[in-house]
Amino acid sequence: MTRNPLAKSLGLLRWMVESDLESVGVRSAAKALGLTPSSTHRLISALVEEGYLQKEEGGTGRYVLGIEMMLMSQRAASRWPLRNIAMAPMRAMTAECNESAYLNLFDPDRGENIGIASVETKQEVRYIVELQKWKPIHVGAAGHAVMAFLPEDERRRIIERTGLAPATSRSIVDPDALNAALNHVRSRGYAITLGQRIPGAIGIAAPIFCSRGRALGSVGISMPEQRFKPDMEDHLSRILLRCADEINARLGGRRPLPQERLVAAE
Amino acid sequence: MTRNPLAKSLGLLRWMVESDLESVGVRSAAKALGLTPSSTHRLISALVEEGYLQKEEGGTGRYVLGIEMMLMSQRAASRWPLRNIAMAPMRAMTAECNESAYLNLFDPDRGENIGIASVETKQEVRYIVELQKWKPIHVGAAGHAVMAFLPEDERRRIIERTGLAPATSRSIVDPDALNAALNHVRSRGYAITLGQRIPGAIGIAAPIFCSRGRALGSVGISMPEQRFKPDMEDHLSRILLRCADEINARLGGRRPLPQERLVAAE
DNA sequence: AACACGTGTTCCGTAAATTGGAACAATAAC
DNA sequence: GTTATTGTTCCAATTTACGGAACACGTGTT
Repeated sequence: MTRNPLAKSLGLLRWMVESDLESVGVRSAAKALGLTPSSTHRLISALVEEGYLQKEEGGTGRYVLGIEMMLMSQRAASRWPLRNIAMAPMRAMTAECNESAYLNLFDPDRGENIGIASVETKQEVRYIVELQKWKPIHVGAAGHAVMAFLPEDERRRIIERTGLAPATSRSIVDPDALNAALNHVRSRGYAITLGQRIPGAIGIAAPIFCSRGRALGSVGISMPEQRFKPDMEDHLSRILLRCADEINARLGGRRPLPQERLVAAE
Repeated sequence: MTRNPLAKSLGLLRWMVESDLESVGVRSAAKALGLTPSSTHRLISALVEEGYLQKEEGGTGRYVLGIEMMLMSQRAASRWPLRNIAMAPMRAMTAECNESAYLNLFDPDRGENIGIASVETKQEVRYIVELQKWKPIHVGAAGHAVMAFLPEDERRRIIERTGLAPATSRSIVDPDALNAALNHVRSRGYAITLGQRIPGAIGIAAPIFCSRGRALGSVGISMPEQRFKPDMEDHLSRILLRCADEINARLGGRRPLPQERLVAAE
């Protein structure tokens, strides 16, 4: 195994953060990361030395996240502009339509979306947004809203990579049909899908852009199918686009012009 | 220069998080961290490869925090037990006495406190708590509350290391006087100081403990000297100790018995 | 236009840290 | 008592990072 120690140590930190364990042992961490116990022990010791990990209280040999990790994380999380900016408009949107709102971020390298924030409605039957989980963008409104504004080659690459594997019986599996749907999304400014990714769930989503007009992610509304009536689309899309516009304005983002050539990631 | 890529990369990340710069350049980061541009460039490239940094949008060669860093930070910050537990009792305390509350954490290695949370009163004249900044513990209530419950040798080491350098004219500079004051704090369960660290500020603080009875930090109240009357101490200390007790109870912490031998860090 | 300056980036021989297998000590399980 | 399993240490072979110098590119100045 010839990976650089940097990737290993950051992988270790990330694994400790993401696993739901209160504390971790050297050998279990080694097994989870595919490392040898001796290497893992040295990595952990180095991280303890820096204060990012510390020995668990009580004389067990196990380790927990340290004070430096907590301080850095708190600061980094609070300085995340997108999330801070998006929360207020999302709360306003949920207050207005009484349905759950969510914010997804697109990672060009993975070609996938990840949920980073949500505001849930208080209705008893509601769509629960799964955060911190990577999701394909070729199915569902949150993905289509982003995919419709990607350059041609990126769109094609995602179609090839996923093979348009369906998530439900309603997922679009034909490339031409998907491209037609995406072009419609692009001209309209938002995507709406019915049970394409999760059976029984309606999704409406609009993209968030950076200053160069690239889609960074999307905000959306999701609700159970029973509560949705076709004549609601007009109202929902209006408040959704207002929410997206506000986020874009405060983020310095810009919706690309219809004929504008879409720009690649970087 | 000791060769330690792990420390360097984490130092780079921390520096990027803590500096208030939107984006950083290779050479400026190198200068700030005392590294050569080539090393810094290699470090940054490796972090970009892992997704913890990314190139800034717009073709400038500069770098910003990446999506992996944001996701990990958000998750790590949200599962910090102490901060989450402490916020509610602190808000209740501020609501009751109408003065600012703060939470400090003690780092045994540094021998210093750092503010990690605060609830500010809405009064026009108020004590503003400086967060994310290391502060000595030999002056001020927040420090005394912790120092009073440290083992004898740790207490002595801090006295030696700081030399009891005064922060104001009211700081205690005599070791015997400090030890007497700390023993009083320990028997009473809370510390109260008048302008020892910041002129014109009154501080009252009580320690937070881990399950082994070690002081992890302290909660406190701070207010301008003009507003404080000696007969308020009784009321303030009661609500402060109730707040600390609640945090300790929910954290699983335990106040050591008076004759109990205090336990070392780690 | 020509120049000087700063930037990010690449190259490469040298020097030093990482690696992983094995063995050790201490604890927990049976 | 015995058996796993844990954290930890050791060491030579390997792999990596190091940093000075040079490159390519853009910007502002002369």
